[in-house]
Amino acid sequence: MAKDPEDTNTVVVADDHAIVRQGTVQLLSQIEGVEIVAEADNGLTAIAAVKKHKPSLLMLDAAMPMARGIEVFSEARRWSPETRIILFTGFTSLNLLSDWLDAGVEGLLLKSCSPEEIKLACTFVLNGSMYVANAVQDMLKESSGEMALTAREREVLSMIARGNTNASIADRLSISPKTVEKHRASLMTKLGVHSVAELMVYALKEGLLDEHKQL
Amino acid sequence: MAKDPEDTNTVVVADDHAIVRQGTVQLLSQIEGVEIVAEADNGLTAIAAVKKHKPSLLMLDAAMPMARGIEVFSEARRWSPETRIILFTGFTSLNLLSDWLDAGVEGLLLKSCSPEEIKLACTFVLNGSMYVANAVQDMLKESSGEMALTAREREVLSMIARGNTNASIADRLSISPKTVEKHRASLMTKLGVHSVAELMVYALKEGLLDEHKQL
DNA sequence: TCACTAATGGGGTGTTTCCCCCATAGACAG
DNA sequence: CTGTCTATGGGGGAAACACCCCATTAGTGA
Repeated sequence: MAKDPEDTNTVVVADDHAIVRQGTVQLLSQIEGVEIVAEADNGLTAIAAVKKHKPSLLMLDAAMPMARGIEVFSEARRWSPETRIILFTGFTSLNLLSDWLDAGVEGLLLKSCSPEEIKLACTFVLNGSMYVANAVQDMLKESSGEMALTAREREVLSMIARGNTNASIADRLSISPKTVEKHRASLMTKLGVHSVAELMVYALKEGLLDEHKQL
Repeated sequence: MAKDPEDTNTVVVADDHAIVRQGTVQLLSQIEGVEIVAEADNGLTAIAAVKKHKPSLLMLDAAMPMARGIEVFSEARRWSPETRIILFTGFTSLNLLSDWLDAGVEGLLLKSCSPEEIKLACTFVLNGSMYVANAVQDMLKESSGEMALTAREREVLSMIARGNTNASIADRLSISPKTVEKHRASLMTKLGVHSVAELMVYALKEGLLDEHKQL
């Protein structure tokens, strides 16, 4: 829990874009009782800052050098479980956003949110509530229960993206090439495409590939 | 030309992220003689603002809704040729950046640039110089003269990404399937990949596809 | 002019994918 | 306990692709 219920709320702002940090810091400072105790411009310093300050709130950008957002997230949780975390991302892929919700962030904001909504979200989260940006809620409602790839399908997808053939994927997963073929077919059906090229375009846009996702 | 050489420099800030706009406005206001005359949160209002104010400087984000950066750029040039334009982007693909330089922007800044560099760049550009972020200059130096796809290759690449087969590409371009095959081979050789999947991953990351590029 | 490259076109061969058909075992929900 | 879903496996055939060889034309720059 945050140190003093109504007194000071300490905040760490992590974003690799100085201009965004500046805007965020300025904005959050307007909330009463908020004190920015540290800023971080990459994943590692973000983790270090959380470890050191154990802030009430971590304002976290998903895409940072040195350590990806998800790594910062789990390290922050580990070293400071009391710290509430708002993900503040410019990436609007539904898959990524639901992944973050599943991961258990207390807040989910888009870079395109209005300053008012950002302040509101911080207030909410600092008071123990959860806040998901309206835009995100709308997106989730719209396409709820569309596809949802299985774990195996994602695995195959990422190996396809690395240039593996069905045969070599089958080899590495120790399954039959026929099964790989089946997974590939399911992927294309689910995503509504008919070629590897389209498959990749869709997968990359939607952040379905671990290595490229802004998580 | 800007209205008064040493007097006031009018600036329009275009970025769909309110937090970035806020940070930018605050930063630029610190430069003496700078007056922010308008902000825009999408491409169309950006164009309208330039048309109306004919500012000394347009601070332009590449990725905006309604009209892409390149469209805003050309419209701005058309309606206010005197306006100097700084591209301020979070996208760091070399291909995109050189495209912008070719297009003729007066300044090229990354979102990750320090506030100091951003101020410096604005001052330079407002004084009639050109400014390219150090980070970008380094990137350009590093990989100067690497690949460079031909126009035809790009064309074929984008059709592959849309799911076209060699045959249908040949049809649309009115060339032989064999020639398409040759272009495809050249693409893969140049990009150092061996499958359509890798080709797409590379192409999308590098912004080689018109439809997906953040230009 | 000579060399280089882009763009065009082709032959041939083997690999890979795409799309049908089919089945079984386990898990989980109603 | 009876579906449904996931993951597994397979046959077969048509289409597409990858990779090797080759050549001609036009344009560019040394």
